[in-house]
Amino acid sequence: MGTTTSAASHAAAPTAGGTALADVLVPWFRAHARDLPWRRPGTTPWGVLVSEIMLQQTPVARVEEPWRAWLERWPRPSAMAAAPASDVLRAWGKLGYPRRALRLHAAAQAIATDHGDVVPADVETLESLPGIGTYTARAVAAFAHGQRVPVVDTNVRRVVARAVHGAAESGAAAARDLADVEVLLPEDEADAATMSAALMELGATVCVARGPRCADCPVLDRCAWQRRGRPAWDGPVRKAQTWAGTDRQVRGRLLDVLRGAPGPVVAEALEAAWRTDPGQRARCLDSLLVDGLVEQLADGRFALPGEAGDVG
DNA sequence: AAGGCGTGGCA
DNA sequence: TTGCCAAGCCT
Repeated sequence: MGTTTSAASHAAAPTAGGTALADVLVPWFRAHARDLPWRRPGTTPWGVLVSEIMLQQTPVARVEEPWRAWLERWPRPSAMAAAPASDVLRAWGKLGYPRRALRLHAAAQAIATDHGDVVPADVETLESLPGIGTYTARAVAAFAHGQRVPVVDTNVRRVVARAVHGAAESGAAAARDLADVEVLLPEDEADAATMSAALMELGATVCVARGPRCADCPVLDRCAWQRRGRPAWDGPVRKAQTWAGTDRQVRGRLLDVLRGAPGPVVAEALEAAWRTDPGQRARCLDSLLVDGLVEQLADGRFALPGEAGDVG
């Protein structure tokens, strides 16, 4: 049984023949964590929530500037709730997946009206808000409110797949993932949140998807994948996402026209955005209307939601 | 429960 | 160049 002199002396049971993963990763994180703006002292739970939404499927480097601008413009949920959705979508710019912006706007309205303008700390309550799922709810609970809950994203699943299960990749997300990570968390609340951040950081900077930098890994000597000789992934290969000519590309073009315009636009302006296939263009415009990302006015023109002052 | 949903950087 | 990928969510 390995006793330890680290701060995480009440960590989860050590693995056979060594200290717990947290005893290594928590100090490693304190020494090597990137200085990201939403990690700085004084970041509010609202700031953490905004960062988590922006970071969904989006690289850190692209999020830093928009995040700063958003928190300055809308420092509290009620501030964003008071803005029209069109302002939020324009501020979202080209971050991608604009439904995230729409859902964040709706979440801000729910927080402002139902939760006293305070970002909830309870995982279940967080998960009830639009755009907040399994990962984001726990990330906010842990990083904004210091709770001891497993935070499992793609980085954490990859680190656990390798270090614990000895597999090159993690495969599809499973219900088991939360329990897998929970047992790795130290008992201490603050240390547990740091451990979650450390697992994510390790996956983002060292134990990366392609070309892992094992020589720099703080847990190399206890990595099951390493121990097994780093076998190649033998599970199902994930399908490559297509792009050129897809509805996603067309929707992006249409929305880009509306973001760039000062107000409502005529139908011809949208037709010019995609002449390749008028049928596809019409179908995509319809799907944007269904999603609430676009509105059609009584005069036939199209606009971002709330732009004409008909909402909120 | 697979598949749809933006965008841009990098190897 | 082209394919892969980056702190998911929703249906």
